[in-house]
Amino acid sequence: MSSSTPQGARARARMEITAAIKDEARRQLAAEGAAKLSLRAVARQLGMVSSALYRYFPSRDDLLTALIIDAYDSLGESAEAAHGKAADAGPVRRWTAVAEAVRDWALQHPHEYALIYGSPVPGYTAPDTTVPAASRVGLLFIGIVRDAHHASALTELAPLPAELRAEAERMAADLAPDLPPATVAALVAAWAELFGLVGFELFGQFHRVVEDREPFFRQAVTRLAQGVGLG
Amino acid sequence: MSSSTPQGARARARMEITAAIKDEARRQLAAEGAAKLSLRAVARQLGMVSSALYRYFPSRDDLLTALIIDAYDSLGESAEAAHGKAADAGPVRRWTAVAEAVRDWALQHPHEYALIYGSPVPGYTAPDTTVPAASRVGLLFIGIVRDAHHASALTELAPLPAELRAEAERMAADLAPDLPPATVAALVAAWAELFGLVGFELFGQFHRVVEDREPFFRQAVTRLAQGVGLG
DNA sequence: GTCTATAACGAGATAGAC
DNA sequence: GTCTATCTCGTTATAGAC
Repeated sequence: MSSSTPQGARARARMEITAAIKDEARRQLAAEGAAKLSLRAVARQLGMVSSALYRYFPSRDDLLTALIIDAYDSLGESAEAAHGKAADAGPVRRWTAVAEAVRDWALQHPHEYALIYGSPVPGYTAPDTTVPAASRVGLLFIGIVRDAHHASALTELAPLPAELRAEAERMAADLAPDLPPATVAALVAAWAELFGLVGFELFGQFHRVVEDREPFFRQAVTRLAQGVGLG
Repeated sequence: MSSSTPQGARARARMEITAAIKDEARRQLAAEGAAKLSLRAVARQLGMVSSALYRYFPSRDDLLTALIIDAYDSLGESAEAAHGKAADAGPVRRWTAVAEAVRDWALQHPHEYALIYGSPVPGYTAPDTTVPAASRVGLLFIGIVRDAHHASALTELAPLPAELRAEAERMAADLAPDLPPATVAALVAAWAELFGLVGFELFGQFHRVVEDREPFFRQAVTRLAQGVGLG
């Protein structure tokens, strides 16, 4: 507390070590998977002793949570950047720009993708602090559809079956009160379906089924956009 | 070879022990995840010694492969049974029957679902022997669309973009030469998208987003069916 | 031939004493 | 923070029971 420089240096050192821990943890994620992520191994690789890590992350689960939030944020940032570049284009172009950014990010960060959209890690449940980062891609899609709606560029969807009406209205009230419930329901479905396409490619289900995946993906997400009433 | 009974008894014992090993392995799968599946722990739980397991599975990976094939077959059987019950119905009804069977099976077997459709197990790559079992659900969908096509009950889809034409023709030649390439491409996409819906529900992405999931899913898969030209 | 048990390897994780 | 003793793991070689 005597001068500001040591404090700043201290804070910077803390951030640097925190970053080094997460980098090493991501390396282990790629090599062994999230289930085997071990604070001890991270510490060993960094030349630290395991107990020292607890000053940065109070538990293995907290480290996992930080990695998950980082992954969602990295994906969200990529998607937002791609969306920004297409901001002046039509809604379908904006939609596919975000979708392709998601796919590109997933192909470049397969292990982090597996961490956030793959099988849950046994014994770990994500806290609510992951929600804002996890929502970023979805919010982009909502924004695109909302803009189209306010520009009267949205195709009206078929009326909802009675059994879904209440739930669709609840979802709309929660996510986008200015959009028709049928549109919101279709949007949430398209959101999940997009990650089905990405996951199948990444996790090997398209092996020997889809070879030329980029045009296949582009066409599929274009049709997803049409399914929610765009274009 | 002296009499048939001892041979039958031996074979039966072998099958029973094989089944017991897989059952115990599935229990571990649920508790610890596929990455931590351990031959020794399985043997211990069964009161055997670890080396004895090698009479039944030549390696840990072979045990994993057996579990994967079993899971695909269990899912495929459920889907085929549901499809059989809807055999007389229209194509959309048959489609949703299969899709709902997939979802039901996934909800009842979450860990086996994670094994086959979740993140890949680090250090393991599935051999080609898993392909037939893995194809069963897809083949059902192809059959449904093919029947609709031959009954002239298929809506024609929009023409394919030029960049996708060659790949769609290749996929069609591989999977269903009697179907239009655009339909095959849409079918493969819908197949992946279906598992996106199921995976999002199972892996927690719908947490606080979709609450009443059954009607939501039904509506979504109905729209997937329409997307490939059914109904 | 078919199976199980013992023992061991090399590697890695872990708990506790210091 | 370090060291050590003791665990785990997959896998193999070998010996013997049925």
